[in-house]
Amino acid sequence: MPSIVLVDDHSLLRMGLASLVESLGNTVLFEADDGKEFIEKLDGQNLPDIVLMDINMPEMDGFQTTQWLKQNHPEVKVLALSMYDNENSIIRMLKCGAKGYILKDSEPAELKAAIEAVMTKGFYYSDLVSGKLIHAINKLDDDDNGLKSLIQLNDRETDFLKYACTEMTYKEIADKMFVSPRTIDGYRDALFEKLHVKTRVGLVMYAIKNGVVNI
Amino acid sequence: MPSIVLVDDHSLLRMGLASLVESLGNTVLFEADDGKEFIEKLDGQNLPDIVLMDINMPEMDGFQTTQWLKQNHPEVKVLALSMYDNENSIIRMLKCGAKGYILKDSEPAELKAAIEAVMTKGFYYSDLVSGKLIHAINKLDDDDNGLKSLIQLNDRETDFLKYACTEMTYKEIADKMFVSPRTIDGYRDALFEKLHVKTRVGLVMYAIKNGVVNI
DNA sequence: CTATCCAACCGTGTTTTCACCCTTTTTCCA
DNA sequence: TGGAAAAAGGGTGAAAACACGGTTGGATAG
Repeated sequence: MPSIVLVDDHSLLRMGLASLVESLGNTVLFEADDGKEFIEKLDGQNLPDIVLMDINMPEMDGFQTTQWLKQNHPEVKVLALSMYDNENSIIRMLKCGAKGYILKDSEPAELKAAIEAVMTKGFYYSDLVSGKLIHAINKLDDDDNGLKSLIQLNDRETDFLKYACTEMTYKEIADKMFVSPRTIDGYRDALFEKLHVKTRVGLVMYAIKNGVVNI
Repeated sequence: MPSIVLVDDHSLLRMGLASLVESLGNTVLFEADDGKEFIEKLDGQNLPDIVLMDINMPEMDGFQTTQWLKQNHPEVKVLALSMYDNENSIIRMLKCGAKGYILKDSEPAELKAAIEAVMTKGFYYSDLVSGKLIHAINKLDDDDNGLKSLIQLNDRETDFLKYACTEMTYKEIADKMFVSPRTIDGYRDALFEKLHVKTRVGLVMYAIKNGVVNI
């Protein structure tokens, strides 16, 4: 009987998921609101088989938490749970060590299948995940620059991206971040390139789809 | 034993919610992905006591569906279920006839309380809802223009708002919508005023928070 | 030691966005 | 059916956003 831990900040979804997971014949060890609380509740003795991990969370997000698990308890398998099917989120999450990736609007049958697959085979790669991976591989050929196209933002860029989702002008953002407006220009241009967008609206849409800002 | 119907496009959340709702001692009559499917499944004979209704759905959203219920089956009580605590969504939903409004990240205890309140008193107004209502009332005084501050967009404005969430320039949007760029200017300025924003980023954030665009 | 990489910074010029104030056409209703 | 209100189109100028090419200073590796 697989033991499972749920990590998600939406408590109705989480508790509902708990009932569902139990009705599928699993044990729910405990639940947590975010990565921070999850790590606090982990006593190191009573480790679950699987963690159903949301990606977008307030305190410590799914990427960080999954990475922490990979380093500290690699035998615990993470099944990522997300609202969106961003190619980039999927790849980042798998890179962080997740064994599978399912959407919140998928069928319970898929959740069941994923749990069983992770328990028996150690992983669950749905058609969605495989498809996105194939697509990513093809893109690598296009860019012919190795694995570089995996998008990773540094702290300053992330901060800037958050500010870009407000009604501040770039000048105001520069003041907030204690840098020159020219530097902000640089951040913006770098992000335009990295994220393959052309305008500030593109930045905003990316930030939202990838949970950089909490709406 | 209250009979309940769930309407939400996220099927994991929905099914999980189903388990939870049943564990609270209620019957789940059926579930639906969106308003359209819900209406199709309603046979008119076997009406539920309560509908747990998501707001943002692809086919027919929570506002429309609630309004339809108010006209066709006013005895069925709607409990709105939303990701966000927008003042405007809350007020619109209540105006459409909802008897309560709870967030997806609230505790199961609140869901239980809401269901019980709706069954016994006929409504459930949480502190969140009351607070937002009070705030709205105060705003009415500020604007001293009756109930006008309830935001309603017409079709053209909604279309424009969707385009504003892309990387198109206003000129390109004008072409797409077969109007002059000046007219687009007009739509934009009207929305700036209605939505109390100053920039295109403000428009985008509003559109997303209110489910005008599906991300 | 020096080559080079990177982050921050700078200048200039173009395009887009936004503010403000205006005219014409359509709608609609008292 | 006259007239108010709403929708559409318009002009101008300032501000902001975007493109592009360049400089500086510090870290790091060969």
